[in-house]
Amino acid sequence: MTAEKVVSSRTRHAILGGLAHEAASGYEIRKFLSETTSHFWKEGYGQIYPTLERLVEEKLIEVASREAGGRERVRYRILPAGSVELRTWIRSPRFQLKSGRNELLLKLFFARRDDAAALLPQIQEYRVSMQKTAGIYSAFDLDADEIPDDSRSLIATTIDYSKAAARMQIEWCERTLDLLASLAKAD
Amino acid sequence: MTAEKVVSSRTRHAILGGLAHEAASGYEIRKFLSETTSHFWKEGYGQIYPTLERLVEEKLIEVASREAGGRERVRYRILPAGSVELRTWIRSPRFQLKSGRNELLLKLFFARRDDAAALLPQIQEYRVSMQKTAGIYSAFDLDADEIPDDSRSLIATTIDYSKAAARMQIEWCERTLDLLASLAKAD
DNA sequence: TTTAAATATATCAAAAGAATACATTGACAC
DNA sequence: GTGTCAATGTATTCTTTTGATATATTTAAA
Repeated sequence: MTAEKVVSSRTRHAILGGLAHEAASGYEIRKFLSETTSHFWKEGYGQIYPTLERLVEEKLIEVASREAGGRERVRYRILPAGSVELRTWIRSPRFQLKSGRNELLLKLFFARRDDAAALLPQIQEYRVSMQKTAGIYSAFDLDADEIPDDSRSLIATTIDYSKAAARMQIEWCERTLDLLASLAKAD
Repeated sequence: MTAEKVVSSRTRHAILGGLAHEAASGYEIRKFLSETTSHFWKEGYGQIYPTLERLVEEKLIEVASREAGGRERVRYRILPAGSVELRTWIRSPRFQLKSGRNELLLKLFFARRDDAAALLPQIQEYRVSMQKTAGIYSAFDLDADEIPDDSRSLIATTIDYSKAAARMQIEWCERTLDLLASLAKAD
C-alpha cells in the first residue's frame, strides 16, 4: 500500500522555471526567485528543498554536482522531461490567484473615527514603502544581457504589472490620507 | 515548565473585529469575513476554531451560548478586554503586508514567444474574472443599515482600494492582450 | 415522505512562510 | 600573521495558513 502522495503544488513549476534558466542549488533558486518574481511569487526554503528531492525522484531534474565537506552544496539541472512539464504547465488553461493579506486595510475596516489620528502615520509609512517599490521597478533594466531575447517582452508584462500595482497603491494612499486628515481634524 | 506559546498571528484581531460587530459562531465569523474583507483578508476554519479557544483562555472573549444535540453550535461574545486589545492593535504602528501569488504572472515570466498563443485565452479569462470582481465592489452599498455611521467612511477606503485594484488589473489585461496578439500573429 | 441539495460546523493533512542553526569566506583591527 | 566580526551561503525545523474532507442539520423538491 504505497499510496502515492499527490502534489498539487505550484512550487515545482517555479523551480523548473528557475532551473530552465540555469543549473542551481536550492539556495540559488530561492535567490533568483526573490530577485525577480518576488512581487507576485515567493518561495521559502521549507518548500524548495523537499520539492527538489521530489523532482529528482520523478526524473524531471537531476543532481548536477555535489560538493561535500562540512557545508554541502548540491546543484541541480533540469532534464528534458522537466522542460516538457514546464511548457505543458505554461500552456495549460489553469491558474490560481491568491490575494495577499493587507493588515492595514483590515485595521481600517474595523476602525472608528477616533482611530483616524493613529492610522494616519501608518498610511504614510505604507506610501513610503510603495514609493520605494515603484522606484525599483522603474529602474529595472530589461536590456540586461542575461535575459534571452525570446522572452524579453513577456517578462516586460510582469514588470508592467508591478509598476501599475505600486502606482495604484500610492494613489490610494494619497486619497486616504486626505480623508483621514479631515476626520482627524474634525476630532 | 509550562512554556506559554507565543501567538503572533493576526487572526486573533480579525476575529475580535468580527465579534465587535456582533456575537457569532466560528462559522458565522468566517462567513462575515469572506463577505466583507475577502479581497484583502481571508480566514479558514482551521485557523478560526483554535484561535477562538485561545481567546477564551485569554479572557478576551467568552461563550455566549451553546446549543447541543448532534451538531453543536457555540456562539462567542467579545469581552471588554477584547475590545481594548482590538483598539490597541488598530492604533499600534505595526502592520504586515503579504503579497499574494499570481500563477499567471509566473507563467508569463517563464514563457517564450511561442507560448503566446496559449497564454492569450488565459489572460482573457483573467480579465473576465476581474470585471466580475469590479462589478461586485461597484454595487456595494455602503448605506446599508448595519454599518455604523461612525466607521462608514473608513470602510469606504477599503472598498475604494478593491475597486482601484480591480480596475488596474483590467487595464493591465488589456495592454497585455494587445502585446500577446501581436506576438502570436508574428508567429 | 423520501431524496436531494444547500447550509452549518468542525477536523486534519498539505503547503507556505518565518525563524533559526550552522558553515564558510572575507575584511579589518591589532 | 591571527583573532574577531560581519556577510554570505546552505539547509532544517517549527508555526501558521490553506484547502479538502467528514459529518450533521435544515430546506426544497419530487
